[in-house]
Amino acid sequence: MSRWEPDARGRLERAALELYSERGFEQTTVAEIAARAGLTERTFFRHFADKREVLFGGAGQLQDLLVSTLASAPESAAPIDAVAGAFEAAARMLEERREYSGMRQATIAANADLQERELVKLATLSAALAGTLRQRGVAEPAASLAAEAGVTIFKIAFGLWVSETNQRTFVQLIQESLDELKAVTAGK
Amino acid sequence: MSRWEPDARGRLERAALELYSERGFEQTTVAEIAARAGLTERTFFRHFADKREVLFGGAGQLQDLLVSTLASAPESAAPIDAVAGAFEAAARMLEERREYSGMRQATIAANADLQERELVKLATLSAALAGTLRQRGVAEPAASLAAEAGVTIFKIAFGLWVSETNQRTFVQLIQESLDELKAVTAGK
DNA sequence: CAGATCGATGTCAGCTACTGTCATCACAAT
DNA sequence: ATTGTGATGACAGTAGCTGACATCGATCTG
Repeated sequence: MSRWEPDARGRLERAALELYSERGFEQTTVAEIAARAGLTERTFFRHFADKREVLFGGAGQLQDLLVSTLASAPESAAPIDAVAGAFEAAARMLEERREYSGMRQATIAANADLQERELVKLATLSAALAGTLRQRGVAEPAASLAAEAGVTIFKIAFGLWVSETNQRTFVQLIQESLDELKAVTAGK
Repeated sequence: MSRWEPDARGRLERAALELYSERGFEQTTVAEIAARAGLTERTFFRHFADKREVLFGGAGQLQDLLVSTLASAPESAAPIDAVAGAFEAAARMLEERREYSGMRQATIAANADLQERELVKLATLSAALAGTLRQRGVAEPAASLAAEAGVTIFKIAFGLWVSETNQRTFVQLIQESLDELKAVTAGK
C-alpha cells in the first residue's frame, strides 16, 4: 500500500467546502481544513496558493471549456452570439451539478473576500475569451466588449438560475439575458 | 497647538502611494507606511480596513459623483446613454488629475491583490448605478446590464486614456467606446 | 474654574495566513 | 543495492490584522 491516502487535493477541497459551509469562511482556519483532510497546514499551501483558492479549482476547467467551444464556433456567427453560445455549453455542464453549484455559491455570497476572488476569476475568463475572439479576427475593443458582455450575461443568468425554483433552465436564462442585453443597447 | 499633526488619513494615503510606487506593494510593510506618516501601525488600521484600501479612498467620491449625475439625467434618456453620460462627467473630473491617476494605475497594475480590490470597487459601483436606474423606473435585468455595460465602457476607455499619448480626451474615448459597444451588440 | 467626558492616538499581546528550509520515507529507476 | 524523486511532515519566522487598555489635549458641564 502507498504511503499516503490518494487524492490529497480533492480531500482538501471537500473538507474546505464543508467547513466553510458549516461555520463560515472566516471562522475556519486552514489548520482545521488540513486536519479534516488528514494532512498538515503546510501541505494545504502546497496545493492551493491561499485559503480562498481551494474553492476555485474548477474555474480553470470551466474556462477551458468556454475557450474551446468559442474557438470552434462557426465563422459566420457574430462575436456576441458566439460568446453566448459558449456560455450555453458551460451552462449545460453546470446544469448537472446544480446542488454543488448552489452550495458553493452560497458560501461565496456569504463572504466578501470570496466574492473578490470570484470577480478575479471572471475577469481572467473575460480576458481569455477576448483573446480567443481576437484569434478569430475580431478587432479591439470589440473583442473585449463582447467578452465582457458575455460574462455579464452569465453572471445575471447564474444568479437567476440558482435562486429560481427551477422553472427555466440555465440555458434558457442565458438566451433571455442575451436578448435583454441586445434590447438595452439597441440605441440610435 | 493641537496634540497631533492634522490630516493623519491624508498623510497615510500619500506615504502609502509613495512607498508602493517606490518599492512595490508587497515589499512595503504597513509599519513602514505608518512610520513615514509619523504614526503607528495600529493607527493605520483605524483609518483603513486593510493594506490595500489605502489606495481606494477616492472610489467612494467617484461613485457619489456618478450616482448623483445619473440620478439627475433627463427622464427621456435611454438607460445606457444616461449611464454613459455619468461616466463622461466622471471623466471630466479625472481629466484634471491625469498624472496622479496614471501613477496610481501603474501601482495597481503591478500587483494582483490590488487589481483584485479594484474589481471589487467597480462591481460595487455597478451595483450602485443599477440601483439608481431602478429608482428611475428601469426594470431588472435591464438596469444591471446597462450598469455593467457602462462600467465596461469606462474600463476600456480608462485603459486607453492612461496609455495613449494624449491624442483623444477621456470624454471622447468614452463616447467612442459606447459607440463600439452599440455596434457589437447590434444583433438581429 | 474643577471635573467629567471624548476622541484620536499609542502600547502591547495575540491570532492566523503564508513562506522558507530541511528531514522523512515509500516507490521507481538503474 | 544504490540512488534519486516526489509528496508530505516538522518547525521557525514574517507580517497582516484585532482586541483591550492607557494616554492626554480639547471640549463640554455645572
